[in-house]
Amino acid sequence: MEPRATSTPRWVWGIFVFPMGGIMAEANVVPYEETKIYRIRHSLAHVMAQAVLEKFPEAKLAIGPPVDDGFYYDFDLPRTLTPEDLEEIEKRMKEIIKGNHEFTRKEVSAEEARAIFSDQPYKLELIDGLMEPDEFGYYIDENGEETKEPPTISTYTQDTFEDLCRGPHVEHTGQLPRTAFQLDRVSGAYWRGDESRPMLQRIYGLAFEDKKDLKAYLKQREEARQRDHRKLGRELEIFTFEDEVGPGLPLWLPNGAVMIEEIEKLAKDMEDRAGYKRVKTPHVSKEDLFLRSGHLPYYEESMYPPMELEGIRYFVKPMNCPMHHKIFGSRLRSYRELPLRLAEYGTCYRYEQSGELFGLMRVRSMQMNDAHIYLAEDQFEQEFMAVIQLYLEYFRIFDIEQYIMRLSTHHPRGLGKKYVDNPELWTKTEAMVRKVMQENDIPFVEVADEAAFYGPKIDVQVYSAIGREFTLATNQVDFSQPGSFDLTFVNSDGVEETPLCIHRAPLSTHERLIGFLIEHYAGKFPVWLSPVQAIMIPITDDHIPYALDVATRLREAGIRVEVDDSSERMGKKIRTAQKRYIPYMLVVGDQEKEDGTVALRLRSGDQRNDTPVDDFIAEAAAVIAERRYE
RNA sequence: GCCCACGUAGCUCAGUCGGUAGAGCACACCCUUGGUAAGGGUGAGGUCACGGGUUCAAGUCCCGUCGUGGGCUCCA
Repeated sequence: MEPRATSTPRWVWGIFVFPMGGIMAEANVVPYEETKIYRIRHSLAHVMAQAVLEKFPEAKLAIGPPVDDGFYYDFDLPRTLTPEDLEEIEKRMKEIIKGNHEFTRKEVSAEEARAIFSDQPYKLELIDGLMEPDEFGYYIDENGEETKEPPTISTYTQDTFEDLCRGPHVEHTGQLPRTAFQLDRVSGAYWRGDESRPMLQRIYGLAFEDKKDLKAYLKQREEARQRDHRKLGRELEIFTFEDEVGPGLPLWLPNGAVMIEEIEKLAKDMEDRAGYKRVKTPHVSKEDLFLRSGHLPYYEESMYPPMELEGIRYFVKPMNCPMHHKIFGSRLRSYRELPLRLAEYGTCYRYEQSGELFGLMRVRSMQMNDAHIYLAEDQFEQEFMAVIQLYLEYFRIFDIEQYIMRLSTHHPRGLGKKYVDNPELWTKTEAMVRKVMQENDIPFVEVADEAAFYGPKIDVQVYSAIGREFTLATNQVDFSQPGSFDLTFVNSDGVEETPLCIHRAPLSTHERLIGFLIEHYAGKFPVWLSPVQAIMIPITDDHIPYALDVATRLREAGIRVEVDDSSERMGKKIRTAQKRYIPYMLVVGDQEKEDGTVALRLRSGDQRNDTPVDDFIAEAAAVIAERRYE
């Protein structure tokens, strides 16, 4: 088997997760907050803040927590930081560390804290958050996290620097590794993550327990960049972006189109077996549809603006659901038809903010592996699980082992804004999903304030090569739209009932899935998904006719094959094919021509000479048909 | 959208103090007909992202626009 994306365990939201039987599970280990590396990173953030404050005495400090690979601290500074500033700050940090300054903790009252930080407006705001719960009963701690318990206010001091902080820290700066950290980059970040608040400057530092861990991390990061789908996508001619077309609007090249077609074939196979029916719907519709669906009130900022013709406003669809709802409602439905599963690879358009675009992973035009399942409430558990099982089957096919299922719930503060205003149904449907997941032993993490506007969902979170987190697949409950669309079915008592709806997209969008797969397989796709599956490499021009002959037989067997008839020598042809990660290289010369064989070279470098053409075809066809990874 | 950085040939990148552009790969043609990761030669290819400005002179300095990237916000 070829090497693929490494499956290293990692910290996510304070829990330690790792691949286990295809599912990320919570390990029985100490929480991040209690580890040595957490204290080191947290303490380094304080040391950095001291260095920054010495350099800019008028600096206003925000927050500075540890993260996955180090720490950051946000500052309001009189001017923009330069790379030279970072070097200087890092140098000063090393001096501070050498001083062996003790970290001392002090519990203080709110009044004392306000006095200590009287010239630090952000700290004063944090103290307010620690003291007084908001309207929903949450206190906000100094890392911006919500908590129900009123926290104890404490400060930590090292050398000349005192910071509002609950800790923990190392005992003294001498315990900080001077050679295992480095300031990494500076970026902008809104105060409190709120785009209406001031933009601060965030300095990120990398930090590990010792130097070799830092070096290993930097090396791994460099290797990850080699796997970046934006780089490989260009080199392997899968997609392109063109300025005149527009940002976030990918053009699929022939190789990418092959992959799309193979994925759709897979989806169709799976959905046929799972009882889905395929539908097709238009890309645009009248405004009325999206008013009724709730997209215009809740989602308009992500939609392309309307176009008006003959006094009627039309929108390009950001989701397929309203169209599918209209199909459900196009005639009277019986309970005998449920669950009714309508599937479509629908093309949607979302006006994502320009800064949010990211290669293929975040685009403005997308083809979704969408389906809407209409069902009675008592069918919910079974159907929701069937969808989860479908996900797991897909992940098995794609060798996806590193992911997290996330139950995304609403937050009371978003009711009537981000979320449909019906607290009872939120609570009820969230409990339903939680119960299904627990009863079926599917590990998940629960995160508030991440739901869709119409209901809770299970999101499957994955990571791009450079470590950015994305929702790949999603399985959503909708308790709102069926009612808005007056969707009903006649139950066994002859009474009309409103169905529930499940929105599901296990294969995400073509864009995000292929972007992810490029990185996941590092360009070495399974044979069935490879744009070119085999390449004929004639040793001299004399062997081209035989190569063409073999290619024809492969093509008749459904294998995508090319013939390299360039005037290069064989070594060069192999090198070129190797760089394209073509699974099968078939070298043919006098020997093979005479025997009716090929010299088979795999992209792993494995070599199988004298393979009869029929044997190769039989084997390759089986690998392709079974979608095996070889 | 916001903060910061970047934009030179299809790709990866040089280009000094401001003096009107270079390499490798890829591509085309010719020679070479070779047994498992780069054969040789010749050639074509650039309004230095776009638009202004400063200057005798701008790839180089300044401003704006567009695009890309690192983040923030947001998300399939």
